[in-house]
Amino acid sequence: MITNKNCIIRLSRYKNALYRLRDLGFVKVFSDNLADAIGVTASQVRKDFSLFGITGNRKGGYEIASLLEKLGGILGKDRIERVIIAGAGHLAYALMHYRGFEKEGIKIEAAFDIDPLKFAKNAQIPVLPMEEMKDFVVSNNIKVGVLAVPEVGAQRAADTMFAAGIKGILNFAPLRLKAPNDCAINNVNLEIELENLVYFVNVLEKKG
Amino acid sequence: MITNKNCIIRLSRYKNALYRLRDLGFVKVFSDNLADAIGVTASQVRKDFSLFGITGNRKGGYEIASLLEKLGGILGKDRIERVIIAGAGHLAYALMHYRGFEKEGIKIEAAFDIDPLKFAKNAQIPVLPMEEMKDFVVSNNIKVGVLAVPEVGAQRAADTMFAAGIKGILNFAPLRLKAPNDCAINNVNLEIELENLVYFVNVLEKKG
DNA sequence: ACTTTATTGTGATTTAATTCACAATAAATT
DNA sequence: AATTTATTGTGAATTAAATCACAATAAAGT
Repeated sequence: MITNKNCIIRLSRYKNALYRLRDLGFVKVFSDNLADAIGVTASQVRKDFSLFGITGNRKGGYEIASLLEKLGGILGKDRIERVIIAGAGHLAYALMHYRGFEKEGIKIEAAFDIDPLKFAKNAQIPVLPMEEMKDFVVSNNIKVGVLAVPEVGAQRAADTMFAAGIKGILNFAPLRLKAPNDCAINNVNLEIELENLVYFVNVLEKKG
Repeated sequence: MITNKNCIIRLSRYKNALYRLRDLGFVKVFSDNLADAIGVTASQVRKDFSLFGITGNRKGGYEIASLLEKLGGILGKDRIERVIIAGAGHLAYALMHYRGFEKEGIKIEAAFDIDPLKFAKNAQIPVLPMEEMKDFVVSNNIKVGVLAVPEVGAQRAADTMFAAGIKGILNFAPLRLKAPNDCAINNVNLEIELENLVYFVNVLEKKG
């Protein structure tokens, strides 16, 4: 079982690039096309595929349709992925309205909050009380959630999610969540991303 | 000049942890406290510091105040970092209202859009026409921007930003931007983050 | 049928990142 | 003042990731 995060991210990128190529009418692709598309070397592409037992045709490259199928299978995205959001603030709202998820087979099923003013049981994506999360998650068999609450309530909301049966959290709160070790956490920390950018902008400035 | 992205990200995390410790009243810290706080090894912490010439006191650990100063200097965040946003949709709105930036010394100065319905020249954070970006960026000497427009307009908006003098972009659009090579791009791709999470949730499920 | 050409697949090699291990040493203790 | 103890700082060793290099080979051309 390969658990190199960068490698898995590359698989996602290959998949995205392949969708584009397919939509342009392409049927086959070579390792160096894919490499150019996502900005790596051709041998990196082949090595990644090799690691997961994906093979193409010598001289003939890879068939896009079959590659997409294999990548979907590996990434566990061969069906629609249903997710919930903890928190119904501005970020949650932005995510609920983000059009990019649909075409990736990601569906946000509901958001949960503690503030009764936010509740909207009959909205297209309902906003429900936190206490209803467990029932919802269990009956809809949901495994993945987004944590989009302010820092102060974040660990508590995460614990609610774990108790409900969520096994993976995409965490936007700027702290390190404590999690059971059968659960996965991916952090998106915007402050750190911006700070990182500032560093590299300064580095480039000094260089040039 | 160290350009290992993970290492720089760790420096930011150390800094965050140090703020917390300081706010709790701590004055000194040992490498293994920091290591625990951000989830790495103590020698990783010391090695990272050593790489940047940060030294502590043998037997005495590191003084938090001085560490914070040094980290701020390295990360180029010794002053307030002013940024703009391209796009004034839901995500931009969420970012403009995000309280976490202020305490990190990040200030969003303005957003820019092509849709006149979005304009709000006198709002606390003004929303201005794209054409005014260059003037604004030049006269405010801004170097960093967030790209929060839909995929179709993303490269165009990025080009506008580069033309205005922006040198670093935090990109939320799910594509690989073409950029001048004196400019830095950090990508935040939510689809990929979620897909990645799905993979690791599946891995953990098979393991357990 | 034979030759050339283009591309894969992967073992070997290189490079980069992390961890180990311990000398150096400053503070605390006796 | 000598001894013990705790911690840093870093070179050496290890591990992990990326790249190289080329044999294998399928298709195309002659």
